[in-house]
Amino acid sequence: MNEDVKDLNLSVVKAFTLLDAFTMDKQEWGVRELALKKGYNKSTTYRLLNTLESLGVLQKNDNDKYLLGLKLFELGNLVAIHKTLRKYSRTPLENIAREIKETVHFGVLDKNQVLYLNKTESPQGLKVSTQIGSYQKAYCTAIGKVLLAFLPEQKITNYLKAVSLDACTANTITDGEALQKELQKIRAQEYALDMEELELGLICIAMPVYNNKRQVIASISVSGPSSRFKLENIENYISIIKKGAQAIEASMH
Amino acid sequence: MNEDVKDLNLSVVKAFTLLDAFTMDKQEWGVRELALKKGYNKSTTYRLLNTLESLGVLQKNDNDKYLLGLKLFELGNLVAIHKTLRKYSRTPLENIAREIKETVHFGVLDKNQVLYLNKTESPQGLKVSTQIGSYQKAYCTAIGKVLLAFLPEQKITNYLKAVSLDACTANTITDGEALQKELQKIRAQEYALDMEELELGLICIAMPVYNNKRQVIASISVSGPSSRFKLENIENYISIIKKGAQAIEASMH
DNA sequence: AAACAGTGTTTCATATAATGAAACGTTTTA
DNA sequence: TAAAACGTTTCATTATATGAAACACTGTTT
Repeated sequence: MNEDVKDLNLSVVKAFTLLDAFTMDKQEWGVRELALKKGYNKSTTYRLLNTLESLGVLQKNDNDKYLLGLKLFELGNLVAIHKTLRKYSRTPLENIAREIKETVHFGVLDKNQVLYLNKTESPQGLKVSTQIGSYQKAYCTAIGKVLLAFLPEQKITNYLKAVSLDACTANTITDGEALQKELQKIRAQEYALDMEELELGLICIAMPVYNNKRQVIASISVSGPSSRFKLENIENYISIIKKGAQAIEASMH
Repeated sequence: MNEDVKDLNLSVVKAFTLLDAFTMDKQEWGVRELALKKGYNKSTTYRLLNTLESLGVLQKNDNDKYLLGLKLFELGNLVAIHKTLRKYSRTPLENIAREIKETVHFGVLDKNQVLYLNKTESPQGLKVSTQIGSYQKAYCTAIGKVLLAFLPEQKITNYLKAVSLDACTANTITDGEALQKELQKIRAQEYALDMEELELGLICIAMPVYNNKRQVIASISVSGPSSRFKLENIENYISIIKKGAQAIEASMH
């Protein structure tokens, strides 16, 4: 909305603002409700949606409601950045999931958040389910803490300045200095734990993935309910995840 | 450009027209070259690209060139339609690829073309490689012919009216009546062959995937070089593909 | 060292094209 | 039957996208 007054094309901004309303939780929108939600005029909204539909960016449901269209699927699959990472992470993630039988995630840091690039879901009924392409807070997830830990010091400082460490549960680290200490520990042990810091009952363990210059470029995490996730298994989990990380690293060299 | 004069928002149309220039073959664009390519004014192009960048739809390279951005990755992963199909096709496709050791594709019909929703690549060096989310002609691919064959008769007629059957190789079926006969044969035998009709040296075999109303909603194909693809194996391939198709069907019920 | 060709970027007067209140035509609900 | 919801169209208004030209910068060529 209130951008840097950078001479942007307002129609295009509006169009993508409308698209942002389409989420996992609300996949369909009618003209009026979307106009109301975004505070745009009915006519404007109608014409923008109409335009987006004619481009294949949206498509109409049976109910005359709009849905995200296949043009976005097409464009999304062309996004070059991280594409290689996604491709090479697939098999290793599946191997980890097969051994540990919990949901495995693969992500990178983008705009101070964790961006999930890939996943393999646990075969069990009770499991974590995250949307590929979605973002999550970095400071209270195992995967995010790994990615933060191996950032250059200046960038960690910037992160702490930019982000407010809100509590998600009673376990969330909400103090900057405490987080710094935690990151230091993670660098030393080369893995991170999330002990119900994002969500009660949810425990994760994450490890870094390196490029050939030994920079951390991504992270793998395993997530499961606290009822199944016993601390005595951690050593075992670590060696399995490590193997997966190395497989990804090898395929990129 | 010359749409149905449907009162579209031209800026939005232009924005997506610019995005269409980003393909697998050309992933980066500068302002001037893109303006030239699309016939837009430099300033207009500059501002549109700028707008798209500020939205995360594009991002800048080191060279000041633009690349498709993560916003599109995010949106692409939210496209609901066919998402279920993609999810449930993954494991069966991998099983087929493991047994046959050739590239396996999974697609649907969209706008008179085959839309590739998923794939598993052959482990062998010489292999077919298709872009997920990309489109291909239906009439000269095995997967496309299966999808056409099980369309309602009226829709087949419409297809033949709308599409011109251009020859891709000497084997391409370019005659409407001949294609009708071919589709009839495919319906009877429940599989389609592409005997180098799209590309010389490339042979494919495809079979339908049904929903619980016994309508064909998607198709699986196996593609390989004619040097490896022997006709005496077809019976074997068919039973393997069939098993995969049934696995997908079962998981959707 | 100077001129040149290539970028991306900014300016500003102009006219095009997006805008929104209101009216319209359907369908769904009361 | 009325009312309320929806998507859609109209049309005068003015806000906003436009493009030629100038600008700033970079790397290359003379």
